Amino acid sequence: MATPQLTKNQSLVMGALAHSEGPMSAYTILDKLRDQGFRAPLQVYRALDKLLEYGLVHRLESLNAFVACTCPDDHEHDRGVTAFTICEGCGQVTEFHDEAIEERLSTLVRGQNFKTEKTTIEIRGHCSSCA
Amino acid sequence: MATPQLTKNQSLVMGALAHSEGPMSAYTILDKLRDQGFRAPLQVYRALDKLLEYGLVHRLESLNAFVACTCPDDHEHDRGVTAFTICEGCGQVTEFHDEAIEERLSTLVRGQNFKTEKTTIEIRGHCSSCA
DNA sequence: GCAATTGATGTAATAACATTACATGGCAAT
DNA sequence: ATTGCCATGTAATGTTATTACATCAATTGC
Repeated sequence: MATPQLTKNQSLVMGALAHSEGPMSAYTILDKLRDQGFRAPLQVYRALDKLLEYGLVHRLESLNAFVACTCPDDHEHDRGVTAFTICEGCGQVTEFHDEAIEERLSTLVRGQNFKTEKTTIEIRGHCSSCA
Repeated sequence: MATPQLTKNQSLVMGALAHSEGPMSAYTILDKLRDQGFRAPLQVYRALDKLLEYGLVHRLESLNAFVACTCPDDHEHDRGVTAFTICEGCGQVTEFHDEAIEERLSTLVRGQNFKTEKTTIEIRGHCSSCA
């Protein structure tokens, strides 16, 4: 699916995430956008739902937080599995992709006759600066 | 670390999870244990913290829920990465381990000079029965 | 024996994250 | 102009997790 033009709220949330150093919770985003007229969590969650759907944003399950996708290229075709390292020290999040892992997981779940819809890979630890 | 004798609350929580079909949220566990004297979430969370530490229980980040570990053998030595398939249809959770993925992830994060402490792999989708 | 320490527990309150329900407004297609 | 669709606004509520503080029991060292 081609990414459609973002609505006002979607653009504001996308902008907040894109300019952020690291991940933000929905409520942190809400606070950042109070000055632009945001009043309720739902405004943020609705925008996030769409941005997730378009692949412009990722949800970090282990943090209950969201980050802008850092893929340089287009988000339109399926990017396969996305994985993250998350530093407990500085909060830095690094997104990466790997075909080998993708294929290995694919093989393993096929053995269960399991049909994958979404894969979460999150590695918590310490980055080189915070070791 | 050897698993110590479980306390009363830890045993009750462990029992609830072990006898459950699938994952349970902390509050669901609380409700199950009201008759045994549980009154507050903290009683559950404290027990879960210890059970997670001992490796007897896993936390499913994408569900905010907990499952008993299904490894048949001892939990005492490091089991490496644990991964799960989670069926959206029936809620069934299957735990699995794979050395190849472990090694590949290890290689990838070493390239970032990242020191892994905990790895989360959760695959949401549909199991063979619910496809 | 007995203070000091440690770890488990109990209770209440609150914080943090997410959704449901319902009403409104804009805009395109017919 | 009516209909349908989608984005939005607002309030209330539901769900998950933590902080703060008090108590109790077992152990250790003196």
